[in-house]
Amino acid sequence: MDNEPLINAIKAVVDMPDEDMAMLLSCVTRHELKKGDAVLEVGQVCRHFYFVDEGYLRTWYNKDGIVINLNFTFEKGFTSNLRSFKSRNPSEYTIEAGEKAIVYIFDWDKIASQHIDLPLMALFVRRVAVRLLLASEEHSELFKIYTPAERYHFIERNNPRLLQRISLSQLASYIGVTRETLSRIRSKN
Amino acid sequence: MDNEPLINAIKAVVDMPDEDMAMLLSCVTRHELKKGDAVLEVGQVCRHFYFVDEGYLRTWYNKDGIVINLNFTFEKGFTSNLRSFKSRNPSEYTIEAGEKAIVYIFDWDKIASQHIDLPLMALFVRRVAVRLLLASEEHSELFKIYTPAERYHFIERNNPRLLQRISLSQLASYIGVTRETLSRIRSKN
DNA sequence: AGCCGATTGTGATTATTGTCACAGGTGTAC
DNA sequence: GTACACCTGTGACAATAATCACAATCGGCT
Repeated sequence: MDNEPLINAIKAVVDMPDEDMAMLLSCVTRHELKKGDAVLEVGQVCRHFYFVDEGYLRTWYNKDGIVINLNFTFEKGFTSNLRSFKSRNPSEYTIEAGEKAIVYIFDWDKIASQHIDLPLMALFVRRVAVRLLLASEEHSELFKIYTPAERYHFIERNNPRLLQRISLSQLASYIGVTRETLSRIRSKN
Repeated sequence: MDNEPLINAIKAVVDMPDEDMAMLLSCVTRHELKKGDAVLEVGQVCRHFYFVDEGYLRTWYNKDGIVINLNFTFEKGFTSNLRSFKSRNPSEYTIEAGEKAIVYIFDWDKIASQHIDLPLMALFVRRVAVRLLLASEEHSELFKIYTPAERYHFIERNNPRLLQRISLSQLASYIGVTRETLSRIRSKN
């Protein structure tokens, strides 16, 4: 595998020796996705987590036929559906490529059954999980605390990459407004 | 300590032998709180997590002089500010007794420094943390997916205890509306 | 019971956001 | 280039929620 970015990202979470790294990598597969290809579909139980090497993954929810975006994960980021994984219930979300993408898929069950006795492996999995949950909590606080316009300006300041990479229409549901409202928020400079 | 409820709650998370339990309890202190007494104040770094034995804890945020309630934790529940704890940044939230309360405070640093080598202790801490984050995520989905009226009815069905214990005024900001709007939602039976 | 403060309900008005409709712009495939 | 699909901006109007004001109710407390 040509997987330098993956190895560096793993080491940034837990700096493990080559031996452990090799075992971890044996539970990972590389996938090239076209826009719209899903790594997790509604109704499936989530058994993996995902690392984005190129492109981005979009997590979305279908509410009465309307798409609501819950998350965008860009290069060097991890994502998953932890709730589905933990509860073993079917996912209510789809996770798919928002554009042409290269992702690495970690097989959680395989890691658990083969290597969870390795302390660094357990630590890695735990840290990724906590990161995902803290990131999710952060996004959710946008909704609990801020108005739509405040949410947009918060993203402008703290996550401008989103504005560069995601179309206004996609961003609107992530912020929790219609695309028209977001367009008007934006036009008031 | 007269701490049966505490011990039972711990065992419900991880059923540990008496030895481990004794070590864990050595990191816990019991506190009787009056309404309004805080266990975590804005500006402090969170170094504890809290178990509610009687009464309830309320987590709130001050936005331009307006109080926004983010969480209510009742009997047999755990709470904390995980973000502040993980990042070692000052808390933006206050956690205080919403009524006369008895809470047990877990000293996270003490557990980490003295007992984290015990697998069951590490497991306990991890499970509590994941529970808190999943609960927070669940609350946030209310905001991402539902309208104010739908949020109220969701709570009616899934968390009616809130409606019995929390005043309308306190509940309003938790649901993300003014107290007037919540009153009107409610009056439409 | 009667008082007092806190909480809740409700009307009138304003502000915000959603819905619908359509025009213009951009990029890609043929 | 042309056609077409997709995205963005904007106006008109409707729906929803916030704000302000005040009346009614509820809950301790003496």
